[in-house]
Amino acid sequence: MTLRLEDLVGLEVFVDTIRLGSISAAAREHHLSQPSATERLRQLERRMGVRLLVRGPSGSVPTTEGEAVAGWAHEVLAAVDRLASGVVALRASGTSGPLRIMASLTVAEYVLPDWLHAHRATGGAPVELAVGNSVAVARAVAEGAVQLGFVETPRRFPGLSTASVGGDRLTVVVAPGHPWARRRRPLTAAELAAAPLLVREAGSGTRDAFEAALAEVGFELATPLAVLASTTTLKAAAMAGDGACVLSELAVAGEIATGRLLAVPVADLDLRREFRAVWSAGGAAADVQRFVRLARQAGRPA
Amino acid sequence: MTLRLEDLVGLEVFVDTIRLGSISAAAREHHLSQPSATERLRQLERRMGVRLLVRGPSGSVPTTEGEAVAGWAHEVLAAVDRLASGVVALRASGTSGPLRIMASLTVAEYVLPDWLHAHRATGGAPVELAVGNSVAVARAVAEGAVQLGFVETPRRFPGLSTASVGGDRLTVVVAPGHPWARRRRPLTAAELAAAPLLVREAGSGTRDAFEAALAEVGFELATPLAVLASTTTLKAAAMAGDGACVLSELAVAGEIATGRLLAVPVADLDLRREFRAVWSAGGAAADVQRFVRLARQAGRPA
DNA sequence: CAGGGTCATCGGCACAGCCTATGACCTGCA
DNA sequence: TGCAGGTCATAGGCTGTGCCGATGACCCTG
Repeated sequence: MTLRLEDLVGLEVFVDTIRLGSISAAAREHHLSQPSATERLRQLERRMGVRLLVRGPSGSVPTTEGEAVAGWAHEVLAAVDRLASGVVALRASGTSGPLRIMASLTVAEYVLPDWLHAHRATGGAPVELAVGNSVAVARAVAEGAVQLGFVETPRRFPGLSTASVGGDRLTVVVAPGHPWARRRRPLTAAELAAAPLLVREAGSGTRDAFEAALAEVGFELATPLAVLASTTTLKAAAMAGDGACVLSELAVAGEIATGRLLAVPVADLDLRREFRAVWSAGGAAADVQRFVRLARQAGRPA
Repeated sequence: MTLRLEDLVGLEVFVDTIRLGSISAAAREHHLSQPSATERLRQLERRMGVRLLVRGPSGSVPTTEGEAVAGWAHEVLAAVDRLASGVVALRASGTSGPLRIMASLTVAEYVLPDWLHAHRATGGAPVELAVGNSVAVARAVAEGAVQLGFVETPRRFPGLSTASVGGDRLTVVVAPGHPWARRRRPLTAAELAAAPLLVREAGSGTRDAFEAALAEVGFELATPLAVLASTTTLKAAAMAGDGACVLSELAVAGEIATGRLLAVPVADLDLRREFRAVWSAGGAAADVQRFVRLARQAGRPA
């Protein structure tokens, strides 16, 4: 029996209980009655089979197990926050979206939620977000359907102003057990092109960028080991040891940090990729400028 | 109105619907009736205010917005998985825990869930986990209360065998707006020691390690800017621009990758820290050896 | 010893969410 | 053309979860 997301109602109450020091206070924070909060916590403990809090007449403090759970819970809630930021922006808020943005999928998935969060936190106007590939983004900006776009193509677009807002680097990753994990020398482009890899479907931004980098030095992608539909599926396959795959470093930073995946250096291939903001050359409204500035600031110097 | 965790019931059904191509299939996977699954998805769309799926007579496929949401959802579910792995191990499964492990908090929080996941995935026996600081871990191992421990101290323990299982590096991180973000030269230990920092409470493994590293070169920590109870609180404060803090790179890898936090190099201070497995010198049972091997393998070469 | 804080317990109620049954629609095959 | 097997949507009815309010026990402080 494994723990599902629906068993985790009450996780927010739990971390807030720790933060505030009492169940009652957390209940108030969540617009719940105190008995309800107590009940949620009881449920949580029952489903986990772990005592999380020691309840005293002057508040509640976590057990040591509770502290560990709280740590993991914070990660969950942070992920939920990013999802929520994205969704709020994605929501078709009627037709009155004061700032309409469109972004390519990699940007939307990995960096935009943080920008949106920062934007809202600093009192920015509501944002309406759409998603599409780089070509669609450029067209939407050109047509005025959106005021600001984010693309992951080096290509220039006539009639549009652009600014670099950071970027990423594609990395070759393998599971710790993979032969490449023990290599001493970096891979060459030739080896990489010849190897069967786990890749996204053709047309995906990440795959396009990878093929372009290979083409730059005169190579072509070999027959893939498998073609998978999503970044996450790819990661899972790689971690299961099924093979090597090429993904944005943003997608695998956590896995690399903890050693679930290993990055294999590549010698003679430039896998950096730039993210660019694009807007109508006619001039940018104040809030567009503001958002671009925010994104540029957050984009690491790389 | 922001999205809460309790609104996300149905997120698993959603990603499985995409994976399997139909709502019915996802419903079967989750032991739900098809109408219930449909209802959960409707709820999800209603609460998000976004159309996620296009339903057809031969299955359902995500909209472009749905793909973005699915990406964020995968991150959430991955975090839930790590929490679940940890909790399963934490669960007091009676007294019959075949393999009893105790770990310090940093290890338990950031790397152990992955090891547990790998352990279970490769058919390992059930694990019972306890948490405590390094001293408590060593004592528990020495007393035979647990068979295997993980500590984050360089100290040696008489009568116990140890093995390195990777490690981490403490890093100084600041928000992008912080003065240190614009520095060209690395910080010196003197500067770092003199600056008011955001730190954990005394006794925390991370703070101890930091103070030890400073002491190594003859410095002492200045009066802290604030003392906060948890890693996450610390990160939040740093991201809000309240100041600089010192944390495990494992805790901030994601934030650094996306630019929410910047790592400030430090010149003359060795902030590496080793994680060690410890077990009774009398000899390790087969499953203890197995787990240590797994952890060593997953630990990155650093 | 009162007052303000904690948490636990009980009883009652409402509604959320589940299931079964059915129907509409499309596709593929005979 | 018609049947079979798949999709999803809708309706109706029931169960049980999860909420609240009230109350009580307990502890600390003044």
